Amino acid sequence: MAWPTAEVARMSGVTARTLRHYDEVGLLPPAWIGSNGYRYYEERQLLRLQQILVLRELGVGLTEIGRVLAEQVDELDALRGHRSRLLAERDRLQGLAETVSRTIAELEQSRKDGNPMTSINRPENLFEGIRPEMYQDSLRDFPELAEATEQRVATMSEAEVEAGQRQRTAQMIRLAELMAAGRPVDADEVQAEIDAQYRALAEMHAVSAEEHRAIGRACVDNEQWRAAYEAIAPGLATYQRDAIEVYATTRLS
Amino acid sequence: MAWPTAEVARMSGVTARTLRHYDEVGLLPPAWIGSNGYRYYEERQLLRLQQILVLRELGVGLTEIGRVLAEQVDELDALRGHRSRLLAERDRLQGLAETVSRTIAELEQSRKDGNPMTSINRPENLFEGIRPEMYQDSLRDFPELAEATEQRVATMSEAEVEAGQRQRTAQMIRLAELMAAGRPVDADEVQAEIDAQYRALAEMHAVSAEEHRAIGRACVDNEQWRAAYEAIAPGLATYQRDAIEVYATTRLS
DNA sequence: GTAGAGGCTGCCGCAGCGGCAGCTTCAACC
DNA sequence: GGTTGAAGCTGCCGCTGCGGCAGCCTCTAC
Repeated sequence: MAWPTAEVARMSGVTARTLRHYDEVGLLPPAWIGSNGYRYYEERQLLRLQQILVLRELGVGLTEIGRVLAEQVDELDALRGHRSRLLAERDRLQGLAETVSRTIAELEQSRKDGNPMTSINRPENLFEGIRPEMYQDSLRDFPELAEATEQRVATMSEAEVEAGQRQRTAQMIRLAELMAAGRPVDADEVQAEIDAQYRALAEMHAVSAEEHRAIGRACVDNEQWRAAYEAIAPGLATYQRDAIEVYATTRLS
Repeated sequence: MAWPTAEVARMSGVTARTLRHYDEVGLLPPAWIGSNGYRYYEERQLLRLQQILVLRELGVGLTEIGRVLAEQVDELDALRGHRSRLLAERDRLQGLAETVSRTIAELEQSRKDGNPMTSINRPENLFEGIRPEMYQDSLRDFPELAEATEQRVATMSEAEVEAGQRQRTAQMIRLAELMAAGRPVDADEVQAEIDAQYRALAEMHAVSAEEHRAIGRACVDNEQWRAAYEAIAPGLATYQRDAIEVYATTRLS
């Protein structure tokens, strides 16, 4: 069974032009070409096209798609991978929708209050779910910890990774609220937050008191981390460092 | 509170270059520009940026985004709209993932059987969830019905529309299976399928026996419809038409 | 005062097609 | 066997949405 270009176009929803393009760049050569130059596709090509379109949905570039499909030995494995990435993307959109929901709630609140913007300075969370990386990058300052988290991340689905990032951001915001409320770094609530952070860390890799202090200092010294903290609230980076200092001294000695 | 470019870039995850670009094209002018030419953004701009990014996620072009944001009077309404579109997109991805799941299942089946492709010739459903329109377009041959469905569609969420399309495709496939199994068009199972189709139609707009026959003939005569049926299985278009003929004669007279 | 981060304005380039033009080919009907 | 309409083909040009320079300015901060 073989189909000409227009037929494939109708079945798949792409244009004939696109199919020609995919042939041009070598991404999807037809099964065979007639003596008249016509392109004919068979089932294998349709399957490949489906995979291409799925990857394209995910924003993968055509050349990248080519490499992925070339490397992949087992079609079933590849499809399973695509499916899980689709679901992860779905979850990401879900998270985005939640962020928008929060913005809506805030806007409704401030409309009721009458004052234009009630939020303590946290524009950062307007964008939750849009930024990725950030953490992995900066973690290089702590090699063993970086390795441990990397291994951990490898076992998690993308959705779980995203969820973890949201949790960390939420923690930072709670800390910012405590700081804004004027709580000293040795206040119980603050130390409880730090404790939660520490437990999350220790779960992946043992962390000594001294290491924990080093991480605290990195909140201020590391470019990216400090920037992330300061963007949420000015002074948050040092606040976090000092809170960790107290925690390490009083509870990890 | 005002932020310079880099700060906004870090908060939102876009690059400074992008922000400059959005200014250039008039999509997101900064709140004000310093005497030194520096761009400064305030909360309103951040909110707008969030909306821009959400729409961009949905594949809307920048100029289109500009128009949408310009027309929108109430920010809250707009945000609610974005959220629902995000959720619809999420559902679409879900549907896509399901399509991939089906392909996986089929492939696993054929791998067990040992024969390379066991599916009755139905490449069409490889792409479910990727194609839109098709039906609306061809329905123009039946003006009142077209209008009725149009009104109906307007009251449904995008997810519901998608679901409807999937259902119709599923119906077509069931019919193809009955045909492949050699059932005559007046067999009970076949007539039951047609009955389900008829009820779905009649729910939107009264359909007389003669009109129903006309729709049946359109399955063969209308370019797009016939193509859609034939792509699933050769002969399906006439099979459907004949089944409708029988149905109209025996049950609608 | 000088170092380093961050700004700015051009300008070039690239991916992923859309949309032609100009010509051939196919299938079907008369 | 001639015509007609849909579908093919091969260029080639253009657009969008930035990335990535270069070249130069400016703002803290020590």
